[in-house]
Amino acid sequence: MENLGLDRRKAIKELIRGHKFASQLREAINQSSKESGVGDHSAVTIPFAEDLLGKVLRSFTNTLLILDNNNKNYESEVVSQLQIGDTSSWKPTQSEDSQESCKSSSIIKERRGCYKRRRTSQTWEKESEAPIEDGHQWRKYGQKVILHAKHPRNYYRCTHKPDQHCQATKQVQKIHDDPPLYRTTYYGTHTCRNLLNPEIILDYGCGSGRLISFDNKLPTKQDVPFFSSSNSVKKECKEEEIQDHHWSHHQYQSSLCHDDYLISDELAFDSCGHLSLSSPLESHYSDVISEVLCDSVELDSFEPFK
DNA sequence: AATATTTGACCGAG
DNA sequence: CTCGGTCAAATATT
Repeated sequence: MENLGLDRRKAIKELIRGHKFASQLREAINQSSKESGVGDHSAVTIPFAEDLLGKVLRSFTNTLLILDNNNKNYESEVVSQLQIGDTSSWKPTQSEDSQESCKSSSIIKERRGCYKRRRTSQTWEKESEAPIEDGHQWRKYGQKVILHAKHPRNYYRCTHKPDQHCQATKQVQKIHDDPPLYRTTYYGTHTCRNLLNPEIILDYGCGSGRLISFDNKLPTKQDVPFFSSSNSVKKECKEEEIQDHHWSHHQYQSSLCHDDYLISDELAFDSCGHLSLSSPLESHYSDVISEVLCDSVELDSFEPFK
């Protein structure tokens, strides 16, 4: 047990180093992208490199989280050294104003609950050649044929809406299919705090698996889009398959490349690409991390055009 | 069994 | 009325 803890600590240290290097590389790329012109090759190279870097960083971070989850001893050490960058290519769209009014007067809503429109503080839009695997768990709750649109629009809400009252929703719609193109629009931000889902089993070879859980919630049977994010990718693909009957080779490849997990792409960081995790609350390390990684990053205060 | 998806009805806005 | 977002019963999946 003691050795295991030591080894883990070493591993964590190493990961922190790697994470730091990746961050530095990332910053270097940022610099060069600022200095170089607009129309040159960097327009292609940089995004690609950034994407890769983002994945590297996320991978590091995820591993750190996992390794450190049951190891509160070094938490301040880890936290203080962690810096997370992001290669988010999210572009903010209009921030729709809320309209939560729900006909206060007595209406007959006998049959169903009140259909309040979501007060969505933030809206994010992203287009991709494959349905986005963003690390969150989504539950489909509707599908609509949209006027003048070739493909139906799919509606998803956060799986943790019932238990955690998470208000995040998203809409996914295929908007083109020669080169397949999907538009995903996110509404609201996640307030749920278990991106690290309660079912990640870390088998250290000692027979019994370990559970990473932020809330001791019992594992459920649902798939966890974490290391095997292909799970939910597959799910999201499946529905398109049903609707459109052609999940092209290209799409499939893309989905295989979607190794993003855990840390949502909707993380918005400042222009320097940094978000310091240096507030080691003594209480719950994992809570702190999940907050930072997941929903915190106050999208509300995010200024895209700084 | 619990959980997720499908799908038509329902609702509010315009 | 139409349109699109949501609900929820039926159905499928695990």
